[in-house]
Parts: sequence; C-alpha cells; structure tokens
Amino acid sequence: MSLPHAILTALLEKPSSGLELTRRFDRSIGYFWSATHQQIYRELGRLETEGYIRTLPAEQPARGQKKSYEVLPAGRAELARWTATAQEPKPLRDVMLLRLRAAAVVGTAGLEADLRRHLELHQVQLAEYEEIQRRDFPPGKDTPEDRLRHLVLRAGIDLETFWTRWLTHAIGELGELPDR
Amino acid sequence: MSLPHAILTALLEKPSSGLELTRRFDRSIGYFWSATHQQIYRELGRLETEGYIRTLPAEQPARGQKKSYEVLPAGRAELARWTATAQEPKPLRDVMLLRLRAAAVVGTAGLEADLRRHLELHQVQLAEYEEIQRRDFPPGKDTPEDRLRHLVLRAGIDLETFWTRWLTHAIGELGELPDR
DNA sequence: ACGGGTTATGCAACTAGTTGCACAAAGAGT
DNA sequence: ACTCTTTGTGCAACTAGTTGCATAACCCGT
Repeated sequence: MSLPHAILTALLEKPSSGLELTRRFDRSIGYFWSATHQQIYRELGRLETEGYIRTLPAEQPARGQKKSYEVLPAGRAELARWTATAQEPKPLRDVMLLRLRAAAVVGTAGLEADLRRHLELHQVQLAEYEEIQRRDFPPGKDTPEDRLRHLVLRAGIDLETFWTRWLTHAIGELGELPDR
Repeated sequence: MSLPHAILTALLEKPSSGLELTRRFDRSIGYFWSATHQQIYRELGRLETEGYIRTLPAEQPARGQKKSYEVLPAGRAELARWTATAQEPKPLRDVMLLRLRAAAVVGTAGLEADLRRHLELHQVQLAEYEEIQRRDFPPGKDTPEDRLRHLVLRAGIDLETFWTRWLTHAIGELGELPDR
C-alpha cells in the first residue's frame, strides 16, 4: 500500500495536476514505483477525501480545467509516519528466473533471444541512469536531500549493472549448452 | 500470470500434493516465485480442469486423502511454449527506495533502524544461498540442468550481495546526515 | 474415548494493480 | 466551419495476490 505515499512524496516535491504526476511517474519516481494515470487519478480522489491533499485554488476557474493538488499538513504527517514505519522486504519475484528454471526441465528453446533482448533493455536503462547521475549529481551537489536522492539513483545503477552482468553470463552459459 | 507455470515446473521436477508444493514454495522455487497454499490449491484446481495436470492414481484410496498431481503432455507443452515466449521485464518496485526518497522531503527519522534490520535479513538470505551453492553445486555438477539451476541461484546470490552492499553504504551516508 | 496439536485441503472476501474504454476541451490543418 | 489529434480526466471490469477462516482426519498422550 505505497502508491498514496509515492504520490504524497511527488506532490511535496512539487504540487502538480494528475497529468503532471503521470508524467513524473514515467521517469523519476516511476523508476522505482510505477503507476498508470488511472491509478493516480483514483488515488488523488482518495487522498483528497481523506484530507491529506487539496486542490490548489484554480487560477483560471475551470477553463482548461487542470486541477493541481498540494499536500496538507495531515498528508505530510502521514508520510513521515509511514517512512518511519518498519516494513518487510517483499520477496523477489522474477519471471526470467522462473523461465530459466522451467528451461531446465522443458529445454532452452527460444530463451536466448529474449535474454539478449532483456540485456539490451537493461543496458539502455543503465545508460539512462548514468546520464541522470552526470546531470543531476555533479561532485558539488550534496545537501542532505541530494545525498538521499543520489543514494536511490545508485541503487538503480547497481541493480541494472547486476542485471547486465548476470544476463551476459547467462547468455554465455546457454551458448555452451547442447540444444534440446 | 506465472504461478501456473511455476507449479508446472515444480510438478515436472517431482509430482507432489498441494502441501508438498507449498513446502517447496517456501524454499527452492519460492526464492524467486513465492506463493501461499491458498493460491496453490486454487491453481491446482484450474490446471486440472484445463487438462494440464491430473491426480496420480491414489495408492491408498481416500485414507489420509493426500492428492498427488502429475503433469500431462499438454501441460509440458504449455510450459515449453510459455518459456519460449518473450516477456517484458517488469519495472522495479521497491518500498525502501521510495521511503528514502520520501525521507528527502519529510526527514530521515526512524529510517536507520529499519535499514539495519533489512541489512541483516539480506545477509541471512545471502548466507543461505551460499550454503545451498556449497551443498548442491560442487565443482563436478554441471549437467545442463545443473548449470541452469546454478545460474538462477547465482542471480539470487548476486542480488543479495548487491542489497547488503547498498544498505551498508546507505547506513553510512545516513550517519553523516544531520538529523531532522 | 477424549482433548489438543499437526497435517492437509479448501472457500470467501478483500486489496492492489491492470486493461479497456469514454468523454470533453483545446489547438491545428484544411 | 469542421474533422483530427492531443491533452486531461475519469469510470468499470478484470486479474493476481493476500488474509482470514473453515473443515476434516490422523496422531499422540492421558
């Protein structure tokens, strides 16, 4: 149950409309907590009725009818509470690993092509993260906020590095196996 | 939609009853695809009506009434088809990363303790994987099946290694930050 | 033979996330 | 003026996973 908290975080970083949030959930926050616009609109509605957020007084009343939201004190308190609450790490759940395990019993036919495709996707993602790191975290930037956000980015970089290495290794192993 | 395929894989490795499957989903397969017994029983029912598995002719008819299932040819074919089908990697979704990002706006109070707790959990998991590696994959074992399963285990080991390193680093960074 | 734990199976309700579609307004091209 | 695309908002239905509970049999000590 973390989507509301992801939205509160995003809105605290910058008050936004539903669509703006959707855009930011396609990058930035979305890199580790993705959400579709439908989820976001639904959740904005809930957060509003719970008194955690409110619509910003519209500058142009109902013209292009873009509704912007901001976080209320209760919302900030709830986010702080949630952040400090212990949570269980959710167990790994990965389809590719399952497919490899299945391949051990039904054969590896068709697997290698998709391993290569995934490798490329992860390489692209890694490059994107590294670009963000260059752009947003040059040596000087280290306010506490920067450090925390950089930490999160580094997790992304290290994870993508892990996947590219592992997939490269897996493709190598698969090549040595007799086809079945 | 991978649970049925996880079950087919498990049943091909060894025909089992619902409870035996549940046990194996607490280790082994469960390390990368977890499931509760309720999910498993429900799915066994579906797989049976679809003609992918069948109950083994009971040795003692309805005594302790333990029902064992085995995979039918159609089930094996379906698993092979699924294994060869390209799939999109699902985007990362991690609560701890989200909490760090939230901490950048509402403060880090209460975070460090849970980071330490997670570090310990990941260290335990890593040790468990390494034990399995020692036990199940000594140098000689390298039939194709072994190599594939070892590959999966290594992904687990490398992932846990990543998390322990990253969490250690994160705890260090947090220590340097002024409390808020 | 009786109460208490363990083994084994399963239903029902709930929650979170996904998919598919709908609709209205604004701007852009003809 | 009039279709066409884009922007922005949102509902409804579906799917997968989780939680809570129910049931029955067997096993064990008293």
